[in-house]
Amino acid sequence: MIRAVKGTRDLLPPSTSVWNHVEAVARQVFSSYCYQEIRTPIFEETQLFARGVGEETDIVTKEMYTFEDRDGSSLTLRPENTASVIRAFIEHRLDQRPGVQKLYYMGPMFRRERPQKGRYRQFFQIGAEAIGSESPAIDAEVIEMVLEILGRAGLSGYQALINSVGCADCRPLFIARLREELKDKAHALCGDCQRRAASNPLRVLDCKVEADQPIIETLPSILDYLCERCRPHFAAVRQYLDDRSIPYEVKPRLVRGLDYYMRTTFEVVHGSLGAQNSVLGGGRYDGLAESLGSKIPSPGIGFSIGEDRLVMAVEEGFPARGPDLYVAPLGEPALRHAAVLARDLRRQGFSVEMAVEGKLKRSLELANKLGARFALIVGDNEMESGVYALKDMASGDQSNVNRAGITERIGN
RNA sequence: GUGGGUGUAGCUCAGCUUGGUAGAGCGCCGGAUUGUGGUUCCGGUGGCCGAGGGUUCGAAUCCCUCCACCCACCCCA
Repeated sequence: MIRAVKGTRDLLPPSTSVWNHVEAVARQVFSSYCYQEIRTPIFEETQLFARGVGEETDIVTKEMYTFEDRDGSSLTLRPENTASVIRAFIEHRLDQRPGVQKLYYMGPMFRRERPQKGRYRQFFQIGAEAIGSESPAIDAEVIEMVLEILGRAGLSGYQALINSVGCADCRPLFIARLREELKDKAHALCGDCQRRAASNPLRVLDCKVEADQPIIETLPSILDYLCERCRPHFAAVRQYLDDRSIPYEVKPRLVRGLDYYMRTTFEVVHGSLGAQNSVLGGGRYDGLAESLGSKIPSPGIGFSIGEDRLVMAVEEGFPARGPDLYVAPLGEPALRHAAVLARDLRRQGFSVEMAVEGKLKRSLELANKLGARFALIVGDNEMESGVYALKDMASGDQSNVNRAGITERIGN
């Protein structure tokens, strides 16, 4: 048997209705914030991600699906979409368009990791980028917007975490300080942290090992090292969030794994997701455009929702919806009559299923299993009189209604 | 890349310790009901027991190898 390849999966009904719901909500919210959709290619030149995401990141060093094209060029399935969006922004001179460029996207990304709960090799992200301003007001608006999506998608019980990771001026100073502290303290930490202390000291701050926490508490906070530009920026973001009464927690130890993040970073976590508890991550990336070859500075901020994870968290308790009406014709003449009737009702916007074979008993059985709200019986009597038997499947009540009566009853 | 867990019917699982050639519930199909679903009752469909090898008169069960899936680490959405 041929199966879906490791880390990929088929999304089947009824789950796909949840996916559609999440995507529809996102599009509505994006639209209300005047974000417009951008669709970039699924694969790009490998260099784009190597330079955009960061040569030393895990994504680039061990997780990319990279292959050689027939002409020898190196291509890569996108592991994330921000680099592509910035590439398109530069390529098409979107900086020449008026105002902040507000773009959103949704679609599959690819990373070759070991799959586990909430992690797949092909996974889906819904994201947005606001490019062209470094105003903290944009940061707050972006965070507000993404929380709006989560709420309207039906997610509750989540926690928003924010932080500032500084900029090219202040972060190096902090990292230097951190390295110094770790020289004395690293030996008491877990094995992973000892390794991180050398390779990526910021990661030590994010360690989840319980025994390490007392020591990690004593390490310096990046917030104490923010420079004269970053500190007021972060304060303003917080002020704007407070103005909106948006609940969040400042987590100075929140670090992100992609090189391009600077200043504001944020994340939303949810309890029902297993070890991969992050539903979305995002942040500011003011230097990214330049590092991808833009001659003009194009500061930006964006986020990406892990759609697989959001769907997982929202799916339970999502109501299954059956057809509005199940039409059960009795015999061939009735079927022809019922088919026209079904078409007209569908044109009116109702979801209508019609039995194309089988006895009445069987049809009602199916109407019940499919969760139809009403069943309509169309037989010789009904065709002759124009009065149909309409059955409320929940109560079992059956009434005789004419053609207009059908619309009226199922329309409520 | 590393560690742990699990593989038996479409699904959830029992059986494995103490080898004797497969079970339950749910689902699906049909009947009780010639134009009336849900509850109930009756019947039926359905599995080379993950794959290969070994031990044995005999293996779902014991041993070995492999594979797949899941969870976790790393890291991230």
